[in-house]
Amino acid sequence: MLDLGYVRQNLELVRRKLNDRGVSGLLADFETVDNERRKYLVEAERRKARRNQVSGEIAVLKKQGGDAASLVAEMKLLGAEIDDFDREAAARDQTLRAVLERIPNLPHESVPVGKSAEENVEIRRWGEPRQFEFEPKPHWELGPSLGILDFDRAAKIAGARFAVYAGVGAQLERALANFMLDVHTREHGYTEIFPPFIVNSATLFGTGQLPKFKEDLFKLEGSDYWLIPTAEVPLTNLYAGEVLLEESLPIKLCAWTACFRSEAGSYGKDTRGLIRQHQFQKVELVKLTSPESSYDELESLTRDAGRVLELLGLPYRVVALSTGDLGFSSAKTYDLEVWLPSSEGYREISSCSNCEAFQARRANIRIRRGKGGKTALLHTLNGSGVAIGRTWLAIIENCQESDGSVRVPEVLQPYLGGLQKIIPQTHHL
RNA sequence: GGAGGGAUGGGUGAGUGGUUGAAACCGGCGGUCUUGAAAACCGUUAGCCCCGAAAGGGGCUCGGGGGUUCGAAUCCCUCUCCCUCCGCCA
Repeated sequence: MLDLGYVRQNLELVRRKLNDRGVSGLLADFETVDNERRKYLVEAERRKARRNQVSGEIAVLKKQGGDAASLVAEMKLLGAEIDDFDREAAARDQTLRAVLERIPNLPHESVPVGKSAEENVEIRRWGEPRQFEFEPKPHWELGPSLGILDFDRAAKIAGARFAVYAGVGAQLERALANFMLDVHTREHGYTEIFPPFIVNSATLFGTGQLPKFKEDLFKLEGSDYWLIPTAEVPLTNLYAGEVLLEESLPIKLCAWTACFRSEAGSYGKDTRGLIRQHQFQKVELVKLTSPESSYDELESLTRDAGRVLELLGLPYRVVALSTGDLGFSSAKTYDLEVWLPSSEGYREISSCSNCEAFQARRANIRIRRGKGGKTALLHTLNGSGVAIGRTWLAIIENCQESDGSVRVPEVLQPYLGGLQKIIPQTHHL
């Protein structure tokens, strides 16, 4: 959420920046409503001041045994006026809030201006896509033929966009989770958290998923419980409503969770394989930082995520999202894209964002700064470190051999009991 | 699921209709003292919103929402969360 005062004072700048994001019209009657709101507020507050003053006089009068009847009568009338003005002001206030809550974050000045993902800018590459001396298979063929992945039975018990991992397939999923958590906690200094996978709507408001994107979420019937679409939601909101000491920053958290997304509106997109699922697992990185350091922290967070892919030997590139491709809460985002032979291209496997104070304002997360002890909003960042399902399939595809087996990256072997090669499984799947 | 008890500022915790935005203590900050520190003592210390160029003034906020009243931290309704006991349960 943007600051009301900031929007008021920088209306044209805000409009222009939103326009860069492809958003327009949201602030059409902002000025009118804002002025009306203040007009009614002033009228109400002037009368409240009078009422407070007279209430004191009534108290004194009564204590002295005097007659306050005429004053009480006057206050009764005044009270009715206050109600009227309060109602008018509140209506405008609600309108403004509704607008503010739905305005996306403003892009940072370093974000490339563009309409869509087409205008994202490649920042760097790591690794060389492998040249296959045979026709590589996509993971949705390799997985089932190895007996480690089953979409048909998943569809039977749940539906489309679900997967069942079996045997070494299930173990690989678990190995990746442990491996990634170990890298981030032991090498990068993140604190491991295991949060609830279910949160309430206030929490989803805090990180910006609500109220605008509820159709992307799964809601539990008859409750205010929602399945988390990413661990960013519980992790960032861990400190909602709190005032933290500035010395305690940066706070660096990581968590392995399942993530649940309705994927409404993605019909026909990535229907094959593991790329787009209703449930997937992810290790998430979240940082709470001072406003001054958040862009440095974004760089290191992006490197922390990339390190996972480098250790696994998976070629990837980093792209800076253009203004038109930015997520709702983000001021700047780097995507990590891993090389996938089945796509003959790079596909998103991590998204690292600096949300500046956008989420902190919604969730009311502050720090106490300096000696005077003034509070200020901190900055929040998040990034996948990284998506496990997509890593799973990237390994299957990139490390496949001509005989249909898959070479296990060295760093993962200790997590798989020393397994070096995945060969067709003989269990019942 | 049943019965009861709670929620107050950065923290602990007083306060049951009228100068209480809130005692006291702890913590923080500034100062006195000290070579320095500690101790002691003195002072200071909530957030948001509105008017104003500023100085300053005003409003709102005691878990959330609604109500009673001239006036609510205090009374009523409701929701949420926490605690205790009983029941059930991985």
